[in-house]
Amino acid sequence: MRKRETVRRTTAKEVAAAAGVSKWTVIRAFTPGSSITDESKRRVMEAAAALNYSPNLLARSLATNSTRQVAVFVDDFRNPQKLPFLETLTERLQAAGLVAMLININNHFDHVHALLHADQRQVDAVILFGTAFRDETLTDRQLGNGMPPMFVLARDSQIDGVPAVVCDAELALRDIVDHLHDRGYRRPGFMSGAPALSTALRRRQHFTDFWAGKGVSEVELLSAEKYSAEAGADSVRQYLSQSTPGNRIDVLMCENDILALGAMDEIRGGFGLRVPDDIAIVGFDNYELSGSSAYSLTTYEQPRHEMIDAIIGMIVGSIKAETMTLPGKMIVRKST
Amino acid sequence: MRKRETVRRTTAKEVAAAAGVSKWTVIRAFTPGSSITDESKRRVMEAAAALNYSPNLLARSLATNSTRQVAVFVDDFRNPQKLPFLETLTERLQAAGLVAMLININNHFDHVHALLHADQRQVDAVILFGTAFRDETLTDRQLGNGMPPMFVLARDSQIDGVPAVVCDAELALRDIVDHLHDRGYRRPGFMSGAPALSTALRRRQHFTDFWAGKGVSEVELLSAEKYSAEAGADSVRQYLSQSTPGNRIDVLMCENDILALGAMDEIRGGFGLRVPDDIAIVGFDNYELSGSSAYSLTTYEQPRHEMIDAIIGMIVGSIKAETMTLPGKMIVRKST
DNA sequence: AAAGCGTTTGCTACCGGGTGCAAGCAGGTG
DNA sequence: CACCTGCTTGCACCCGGTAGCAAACGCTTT
Repeated sequence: MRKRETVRRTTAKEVAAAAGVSKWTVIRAFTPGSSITDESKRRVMEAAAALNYSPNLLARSLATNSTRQVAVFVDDFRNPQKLPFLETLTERLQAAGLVAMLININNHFDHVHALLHADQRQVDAVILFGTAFRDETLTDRQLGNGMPPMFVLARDSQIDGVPAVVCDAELALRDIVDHLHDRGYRRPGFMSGAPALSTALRRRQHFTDFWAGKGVSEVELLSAEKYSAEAGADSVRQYLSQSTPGNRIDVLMCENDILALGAMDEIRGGFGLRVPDDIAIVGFDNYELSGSSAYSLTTYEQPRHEMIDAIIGMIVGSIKAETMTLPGKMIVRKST
Repeated sequence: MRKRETVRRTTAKEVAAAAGVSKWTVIRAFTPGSSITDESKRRVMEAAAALNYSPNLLARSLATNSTRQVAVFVDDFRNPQKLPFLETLTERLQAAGLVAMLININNHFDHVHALLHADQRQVDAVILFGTAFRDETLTDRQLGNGMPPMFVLARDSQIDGVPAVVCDAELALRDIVDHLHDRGYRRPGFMSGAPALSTALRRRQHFTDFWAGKGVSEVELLSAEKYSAEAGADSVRQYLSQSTPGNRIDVLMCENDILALGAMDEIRGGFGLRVPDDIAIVGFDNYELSGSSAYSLTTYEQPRHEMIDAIIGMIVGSIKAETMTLPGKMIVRKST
């Protein structure tokens, strides 16, 4: 790794010498609200501009014990939904004077590693962005001293003292089931991607509960290996090939849009069935392509901006840090 | 912003006190290859484990003048292709002991801002990941003292001393045009998204050049407002509605898959035409859904892993830092 | 037992800023 | 003109590590 020796930045001391003041006066010129005369400030700023000086945030972080860096853990880059979330998240963080450290959680770099690393880098907070972890793992870590405050985004948190910001799943599934019931569907199926995740379980549970509330007690459960279009296609293929036309579900809700798009492809391309006439489809997340005329998928949109504003509010302390559940909105299209 | 005062991390000095040695011995225990007896090391490690100590990377960075942080600039989160690139990039960076600082370049936070910020944070390098910038802007900055080394990923660089890693556009377009010509297409069109970008211009130029080489001098040029499915659809709608069936292009190459998918939707859904029978379509980037049976888009895949390994090699210095052009591969599907 | 040598350990100085206190300085007051 | 008050400025010390030198140590050699 190349060090940056060759291109040393100018320091406050150098600016001080140039401006004929002490380095503390230079620092005061760059610290809003500190006591300094306009004259001194002007001279410092002039010298600073001439020398191209700007404060070293590393040194500042060390001294103030605050880096204004936030680690963002992500583990499922297959879900295109991550991208708009990352966009909004980085934008809002930057607007709040923070910056995101993007950490990829994978087999070589698990949550414990990542958390330790983030801690060593003194981040001000950690956002677990929809990552799949076993709560126990992190609870142990939590007990160690000095871990940075953690927040869970777009997933439930069962960890004590770790708040989450999620889309209201109960409301969402109620809206969805109401809609499907209104449209006359009566033989529902639900495809989940990662049955071990509490968020997944919750969505499925609400789905079956609301159908039960409408007198439909049987919900066909499909499961995909992971969250990808192929996995969704595989799962639906398996179901369709071992069921008879007369006895099939008339609507399939998938845990997210990627599964739904894959499933829809397979239903149409692989089996020659029509959507929504033979089987209707519902997804979750309103991914960009879901609105295209090729799919026109009915789905549910998470309140992205509100969720992200909430989590940043918690981080900067303007919002009391406890789990928040925000309402999203239903997007009805031609697939139902 | 909450400071981390309440949860102070243990320091080397504290561990030293617990282990009955000086703080430098503690540091040596954590510095591979430094001279220390097994016995001292064992005692230090024991004390460190008991106190849950790990070195403060912030302090280390300040002292060594190397943060092992790499700023990654991204400006177009609409392109789903960014996601797999970000995945591979973060994974490889982490494997090399580096970490990514993700910076969103937008109207409120432009390249100059971002570069200044990255510099203040003392990053070891900056990766401009496919961002659209005017070369002049950065050249000016470049002249300021002490800027971190910059590298351009997936886009050309005209800036002096700033190497780029790109997919070989000439090779790609040659392969694509060869393929289309083989298939018998003779009336090609090209849809670009951002005509101001040199990368875009280059692809279009190669496309028309290779057709010219095959005796086809007329290439219809479409342009979309931006890189999105809707923009692709809009662009093709405009073209189709003002052209007569007999006189139309028989194949449309789009600058990337997102445009291609939007265009395909509009061609089929909006105009009732068949792909590839009426108009064939080619994209660029092999985005996940492009392979789905609904689209089955012929496209070209950039050598993502190789590109990222190359840029990281340049950053850590194992590869000589000069612009590299790597070959990708053609993915032929049913849309041609 | 003293000298010689390599390893281990401690120390000073330093990275580039921030904090809180005390000295310096101005202006207003009696 | 001395005195008080309040703002500005300088200073010692600190944040938690790293670098390089010098002292201390253990061991062999003569």
